[in-house]
Amino acid sequence: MSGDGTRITRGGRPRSEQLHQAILKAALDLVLEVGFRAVSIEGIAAKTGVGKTTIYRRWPNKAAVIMEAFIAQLGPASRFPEDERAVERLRLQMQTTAKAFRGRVGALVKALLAEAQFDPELAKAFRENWTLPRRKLVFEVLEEATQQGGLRKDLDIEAAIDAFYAPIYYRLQMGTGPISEAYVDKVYEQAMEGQRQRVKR
Amino acid sequence: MSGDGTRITRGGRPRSEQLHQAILKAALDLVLEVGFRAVSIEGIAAKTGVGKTTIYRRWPNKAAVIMEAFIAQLGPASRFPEDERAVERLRLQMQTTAKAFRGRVGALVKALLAEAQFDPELAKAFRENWTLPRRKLVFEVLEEATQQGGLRKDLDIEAAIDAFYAPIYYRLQMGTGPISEAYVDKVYEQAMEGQRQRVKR
DNA sequence: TGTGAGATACGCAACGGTTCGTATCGTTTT
DNA sequence: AAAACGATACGAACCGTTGCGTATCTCACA
Repeated sequence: MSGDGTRITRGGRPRSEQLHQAILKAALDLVLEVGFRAVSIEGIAAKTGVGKTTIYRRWPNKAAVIMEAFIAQLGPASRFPEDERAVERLRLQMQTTAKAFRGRVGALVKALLAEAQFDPELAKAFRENWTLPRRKLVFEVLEEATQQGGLRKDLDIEAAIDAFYAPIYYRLQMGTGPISEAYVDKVYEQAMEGQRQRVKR
Repeated sequence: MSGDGTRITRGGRPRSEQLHQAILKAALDLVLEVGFRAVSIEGIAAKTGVGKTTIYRRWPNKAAVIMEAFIAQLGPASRFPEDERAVERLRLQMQTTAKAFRGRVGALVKALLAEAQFDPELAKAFRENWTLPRRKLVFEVLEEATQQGGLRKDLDIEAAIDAFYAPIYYRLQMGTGPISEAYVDKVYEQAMEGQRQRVKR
């Protein structure tokens, strides 16, 4: 998504890493100030105090700038909290995500995910840098939970991941209710019922 | 959302209802042809063969036009299929929604829901005309299912609705997998487990 | 170990193009 | 008489690009 972070320098003045960071920070601040839509390359340039040429040299459009800023802010996908029970780690991670969604990250995910519906490049970047890494972690924790027992043998992990996380994204976008701790626990609980080994019926 | 469908005519030439419909049709066709983003008021005007003033006189922006066109096309929220078992009606309705999501309606919902993230007016219109009416129907069917027995006594209906439908919306937007019949049945099944009366544990 | 040439980034300004939403015509319909 | 209609012009905003002169760095070569 970045313009060309790995480009080869064959002499000449190198691009300023400091500027790079300053642009990303300004972009992110702007989004949170005025909303994604109202942000323009010109605005980012003005806020950073650079010429917009400098920005266009590195990114193709504003979505790319903001996407990179978003990812850079995240750092590596946050590790799951410690707990020897895999399912409890999952629950805690759901709460962590929910808490993030109540703040800045929520606003950013909301905007980027929406924008991604209109921009295949952005959608790809979002999926690869946000969605898939996080799904992978959940996948692993669910695999471990399976080994620890209690979950059904024929577990459909992909569908299970959706059951745990889709409601959180749903509320983020629909605004049908708050993403409260109580709600997340409720989601966890009912999704977990769907994955348990059946006693009998 | 409409410009002023209920405005009072105090003499003068009345607005043409025929034009109104023609504009809505052209708007919807355009969205499906070129995508929401690429649609402009000018484009709708050109396709309809009217001046764009005529459109601006009735709607504030393109999102409003398309939203009204979308709603008009839907007609009243489709009734649930017949079946004496409430939970089976729910499952069938989920499949109906999924089928719609695989086609034109899916493309429209996806675009409108995304656009709504940037436009509070549009979000309100979407919630009131799409989301809430449909949630209400699910609410009622779940209430009936509760009376028919088998579901837990302390059922959280709002959370339950999310469990059944959020994964479908999730896949619509994330593209992590198809909204196939098998998937929907899987979602139904695991969500239903979360709502069942517990036998014991 | 210098040093100078070449390459590239930088800020700035200006450009043509597009789209938006508004305003202003004269005309048509009720 | 009043309001809708089509047509057209308009200013504003933003886009993405270009040209300019300057700044900064690398590399080749002495």
